[in-house]
Amino acid sequence: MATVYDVAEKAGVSIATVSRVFNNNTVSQSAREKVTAAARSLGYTPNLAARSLMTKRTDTIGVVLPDMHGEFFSELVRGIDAGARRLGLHMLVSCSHDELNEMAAVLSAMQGRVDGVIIMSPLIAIDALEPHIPPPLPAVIVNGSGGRGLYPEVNLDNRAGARQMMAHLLAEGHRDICIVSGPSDNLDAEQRQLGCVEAADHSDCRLRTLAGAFTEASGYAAGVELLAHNALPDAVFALNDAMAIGCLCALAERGIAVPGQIALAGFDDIPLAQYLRPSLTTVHVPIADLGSRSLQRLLAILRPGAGAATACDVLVPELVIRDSSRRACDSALR
Amino acid sequence: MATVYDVAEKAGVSIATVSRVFNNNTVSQSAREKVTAAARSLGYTPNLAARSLMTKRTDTIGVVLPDMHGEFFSELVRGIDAGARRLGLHMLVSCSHDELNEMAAVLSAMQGRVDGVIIMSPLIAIDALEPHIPPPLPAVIVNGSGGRGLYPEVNLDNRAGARQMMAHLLAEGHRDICIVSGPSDNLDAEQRQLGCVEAADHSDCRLRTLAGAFTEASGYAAGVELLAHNALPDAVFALNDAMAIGCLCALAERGIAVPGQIALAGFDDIPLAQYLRPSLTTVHVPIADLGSRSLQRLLAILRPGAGAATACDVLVPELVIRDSSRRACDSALR
DNA sequence: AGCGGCGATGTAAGCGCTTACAGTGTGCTG
DNA sequence: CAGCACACTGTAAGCGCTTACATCGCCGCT
Repeated sequence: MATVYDVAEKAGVSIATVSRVFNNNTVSQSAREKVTAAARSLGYTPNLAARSLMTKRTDTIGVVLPDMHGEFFSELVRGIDAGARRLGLHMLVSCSHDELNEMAAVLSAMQGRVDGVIIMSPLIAIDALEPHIPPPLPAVIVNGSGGRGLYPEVNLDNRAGARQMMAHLLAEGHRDICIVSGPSDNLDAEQRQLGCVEAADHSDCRLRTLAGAFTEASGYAAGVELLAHNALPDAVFALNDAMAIGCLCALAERGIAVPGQIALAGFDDIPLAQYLRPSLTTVHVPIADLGSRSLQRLLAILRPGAGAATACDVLVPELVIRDSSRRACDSALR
Repeated sequence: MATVYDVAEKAGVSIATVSRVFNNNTVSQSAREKVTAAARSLGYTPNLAARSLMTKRTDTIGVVLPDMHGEFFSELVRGIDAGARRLGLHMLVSCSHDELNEMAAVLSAMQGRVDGVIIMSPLIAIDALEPHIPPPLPAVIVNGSGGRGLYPEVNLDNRAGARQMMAHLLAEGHRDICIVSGPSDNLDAEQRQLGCVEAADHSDCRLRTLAGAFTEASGYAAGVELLAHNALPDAVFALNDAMAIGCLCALAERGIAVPGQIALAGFDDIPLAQYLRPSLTTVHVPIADLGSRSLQRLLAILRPGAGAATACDVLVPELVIRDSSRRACDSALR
């Protein structure tokens, strides 16, 4: 690998001039040209380790994710990446951390490799996590409700989303609603469930819960269990779309008409929700926005004054009403 | 930030000893303990930039991806990450590069930040890309058919997968088959289509093609177009599952029974393919394997002799027959 | 007692870069 | 024509680390 010395020698200048060329500092036009030519002919690229040893910057941000189901994960990363690339930042990604110790290990391994981190941890309570974030490391927490305020957070208002959906189901006349819950330790799931309970408490509605795990398979299992009972509910609200799909499958297998006999709703609005038969009523979660927003927050720490910090860091999801929850007579179905 | 000097002073040893403790070299038990204690009390973490300046290693591998649809992307990354973490490697991810220049820029920016890269580029022909990979950078190419052999490749045998599906459809008695193709510049799509054509050529089957773009929406559009013609085909083979879902939606809307009136097949076997009604016949693509396999290949370059290079770097997908392609009378459907 | 060998430690060089500081030449002004 | 500002360039220090090499005891051996 060529170094500044090689380039300097070939261009007939000093290493300082070479460095200056690559850092857009004041250099005469002729020197700049000589250096550029020499660098190209030698295939020179600045050694970034050496550079960040001097500058104390890495121009890299870390992204720490749990092991997630596809759609969500990739959308979030896409949202972050889009912003990062525009700013010339790199993205160090680490996933599959359901566990506190592993998370702490990842975080300390990122130390010195990144200028800051974006942490998403729906399974681990933030107040437990915070002590494990190395103090000098700027961090933003995505969708991890309720830290001690040590780190900025960007949250999705899961509760509001769930309440909206419940309001919709109630408005459609459903009074016996069954929730398919998420994993017990998942914060999103918890919030969504809370929203449901709140909404139900303010109504004359009966609310039951079936255990789920945010997977298609668990939704299917919940659907099967539902059918084992005598009395079907009016509506099923699966706390994410994957489970709604699994549940729909179970219902369809037994010939239960959706929404004819039973209404169904999901949460997330994954791309294909609208292509299901019946199309799935759900709550739209702007995942990529969550990513780009958290990057903005992080940048506000890293480059103070480079732009106002976003005022709002709670994103409110939006109800998307499709066929699966409509009153039976409303639309032409199959 | 504490440095080796701080730790050395506090522990009453030299910086070399401190360094040796952190690199598992020969150090007396007592010295090790003193250093560890001092390091902990100072919150010392080795500066990785300085380390890699000396060692010429970054313990990081780069992953360069196109802008992809969710499932595939995250699965691949998961496959890579799983292996990387076991080996103590980090993962620098960059996505959204449909374009050669941008890709070249990303690659050169990764130079010096990573020990090697895994490149996935279904849109860009590898022989066009190869000159843009900085020569000293070890690279493995995933699923980019036909480079000049400069870089190891890990490929998915898309052609074989498509042939298998065609054989299945023919065996089911379908003689008028319609393909919904992928984006015209996508190499996976190209290979899949090629497999179809090959299979059709060896049969008495009529093959038509409808343009698609690997998205649900394009599948839906293809379905609508299909219905605009008088003669429906016996079977529709969408070259990925997302399009199959879109197409299924269009068919269902018009009351066309699948597989009763028309058989349907996809490609990829995304998780929810089995939860559709009818469950979707498709070709299972082991995406995560593709990721971990490519990591293995890369490691074989980076740490020669650390383990035998995998013999085979072509993964053959597997036909998964479900309801959507069965003969109408075969199974109990709705 | 003296010596080779060995394990633990220290010293110092240097990885490739940025940047403070000093130096050089140019074109002004007084 | 001296002197000075100014734009450019070079010299050299040092970022925090690893590691070759030298050093130093210490053990067991002859």
